[in-house]
Amino acid sequence: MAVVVKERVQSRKRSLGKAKALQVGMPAVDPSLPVNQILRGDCIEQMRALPTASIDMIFADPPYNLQLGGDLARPDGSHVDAVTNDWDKFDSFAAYDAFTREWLAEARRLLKPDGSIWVIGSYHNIFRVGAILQDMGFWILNDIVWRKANPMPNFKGTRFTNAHETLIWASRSEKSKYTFNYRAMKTLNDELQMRSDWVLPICSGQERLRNKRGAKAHPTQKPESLLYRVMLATTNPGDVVLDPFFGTGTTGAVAKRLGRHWIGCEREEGYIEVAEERIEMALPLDETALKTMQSRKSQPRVAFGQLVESGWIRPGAVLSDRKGRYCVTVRADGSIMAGDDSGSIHGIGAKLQGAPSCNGWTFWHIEHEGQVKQIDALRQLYLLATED
Amino acid sequence: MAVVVKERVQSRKRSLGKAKALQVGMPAVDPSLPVNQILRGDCIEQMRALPTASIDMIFADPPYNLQLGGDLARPDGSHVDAVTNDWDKFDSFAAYDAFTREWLAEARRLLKPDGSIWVIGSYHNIFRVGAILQDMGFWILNDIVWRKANPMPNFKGTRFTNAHETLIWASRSEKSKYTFNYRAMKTLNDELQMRSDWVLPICSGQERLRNKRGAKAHPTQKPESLLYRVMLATTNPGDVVLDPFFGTGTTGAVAKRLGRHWIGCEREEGYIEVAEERIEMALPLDETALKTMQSRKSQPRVAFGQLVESGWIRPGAVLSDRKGRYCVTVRADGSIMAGDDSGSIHGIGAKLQGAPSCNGWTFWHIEHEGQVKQIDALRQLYLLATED
DNA sequence: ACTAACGCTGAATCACAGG
DNA sequence: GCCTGTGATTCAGCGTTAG
Repeated sequence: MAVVVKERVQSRKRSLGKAKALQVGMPAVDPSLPVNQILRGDCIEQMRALPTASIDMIFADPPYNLQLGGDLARPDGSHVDAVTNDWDKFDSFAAYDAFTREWLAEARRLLKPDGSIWVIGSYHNIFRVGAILQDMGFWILNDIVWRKANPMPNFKGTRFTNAHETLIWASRSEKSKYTFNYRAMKTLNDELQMRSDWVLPICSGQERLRNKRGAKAHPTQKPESLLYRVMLATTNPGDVVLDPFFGTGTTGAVAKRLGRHWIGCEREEGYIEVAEERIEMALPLDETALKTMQSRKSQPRVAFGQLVESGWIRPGAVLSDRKGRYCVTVRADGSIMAGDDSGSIHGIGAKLQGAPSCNGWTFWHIEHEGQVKQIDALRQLYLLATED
Repeated sequence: MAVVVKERVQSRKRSLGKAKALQVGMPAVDPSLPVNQILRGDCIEQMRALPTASIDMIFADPPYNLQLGGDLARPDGSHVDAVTNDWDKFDSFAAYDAFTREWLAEARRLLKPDGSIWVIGSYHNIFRVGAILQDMGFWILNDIVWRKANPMPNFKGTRFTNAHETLIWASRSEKSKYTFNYRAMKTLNDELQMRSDWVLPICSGQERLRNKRGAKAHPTQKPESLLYRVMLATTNPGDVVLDPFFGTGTTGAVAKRLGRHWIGCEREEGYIEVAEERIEMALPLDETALKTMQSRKSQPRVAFGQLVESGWIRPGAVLSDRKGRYCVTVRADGSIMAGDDSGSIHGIGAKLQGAPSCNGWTFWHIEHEGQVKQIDALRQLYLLATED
């Protein structure tokens, strides 16, 4: 194993010291995991050395197998700096597929049963990756389009401007209870559901890492905003995120900021140096800023009967639906009565409407302080009053 | 062969009479082609009866293999009318792949050497289609994202809203000198290169074909605007366009309007009837119609969360109103926190003032480069920095 | 006649804990 | 495993009805 244990512990302590969020109420991380480190060498070998079912989320930005032709020049004659690195060269689709199956097999072994994986790519490779993911039993949850706000134009005018890349988000299996922070995403998008198309600028300006000569440190550095949204949406603080193609460490930098643990694999020493310095500089958010909007699902449950027994709703009170079509009476045990029929706020609501189900909390209304309100509003007041 | 020659000739004459574009300077069409007709029956059998290397462009909207679970209800209890047709049922990915290879093999035989093919799909099938296209020697030119202006929401809040579909555009081979009307696309897009992401509304309202009972005639009818752009971009007037999964004939209707020949394959008699009547009614293009099809440039909407994830506003930053009466803290998901209360910039602004609503963009201020500014000013800067 | 409110719907792999 | 009860969850556009 390529990991020096002393380094690992130091690294983890340092990270914990800065990211307070990791100290309180976080699930324990498998102590044998080399967390918050870059594992040097081939990602498949490095992954083989990690324990099974130990990773919460994998973000992978594999080689795209671009198959570029000759040099490309802009209309003004200047040269386009293309991806010509050796790591992007494969002999055939079959060779690329074999490589993909190999690293995905290890990824699958490392994921916890409820874990999920993200893979980003372009039309050169993403169809192969997607089909292989499905063949291996991963369950695709969404394909996400990163719509680039400022893509490179098509200089020759021979095709449509290639203005997007595709991300696939898949759980380990169809049965996985994957993490999706629905409320956080909705909040991030001004109270509208987050869609499958994301408009984000490419990585440029200050954010783009450069060497001393001003050349870009990595040809395909991803913007932090992209990783930020991915991680905020599909991980929790304290989770372990693995990036098998770490490059200059965008995944690590964002994980540190967001209070997630990270592990990166990278074989090019030049990238590793840049990544380590970069992540060292990254500042973790404090616990308050890290908090996100929680979905109602995770709030403590309140039974309707509690409102009755604690006096917020009086037995005998009358509930009605929004339009006053149905009226029911509240009984002492928290059941409601409609004619001869009685049952829960949900069951009776469903029965009266002839619907398969009904959320009684939002269906039924009551007069409270001169106003007709959803009984859900009283539940909120009850929660506020009984908190702590 | 399922074609009655007399019908074919009549049909073609009628079409030529209406579409003037076909009369002048058009290349001759293979006279053995059953042009401007619907071929009844299984598309693979019908395609086998057509001559090799006779088709300029193929547009295919194959079954997506959706694999839906049980019933789905909206939050208001109403039922979602899903695609449950037999034609979308496959036993396995392998069965779907075999079907795909079979129809694509015929498609490939029919295409002229410089011809191209479009296939539309969703994440359920498009990765398999793309990989098979590559394996068969097609050469992918672009993947195009149809960003739906008005997609169906994710009712249960379990994933990102599935707001797009993907089209693959591929030439018959790497060497093909395919058709791409660069100028037409640039004009259609207000003198900017046409990008690989297209914002178009789904097919609804008057355009959506319905039976006498008001039910939709086809569960997955595509908008004409989509076919319009596809055909305008990658065919010339007088070209022959084949659609192996013709359905209610959107491809035929748009081809007729744009002065292209068309051939459709369809096995469901119900769809054929609707399609024939529809295409009969379609009028070759006049200028007014053209105008309404032009790209509607949508206002870029910026969510407060975008400023946070892209680093314009740091989580933990403090916002205040103009007079400094209220102070709030920004959290990682773009929500803001005032004491124990948290919510959107608009909601919290309204709540603190006791107002029914509040424009958070102009209400909240932040210090930026030594000055206190409305956060709306940062939004303007963000827009400037990220605009195309 | 004009506006507001309401109803309907679209290629969707759409819950989960507890017994 | 299955079954049952609780209760969480929607956006834009079009057409019709109410005011």
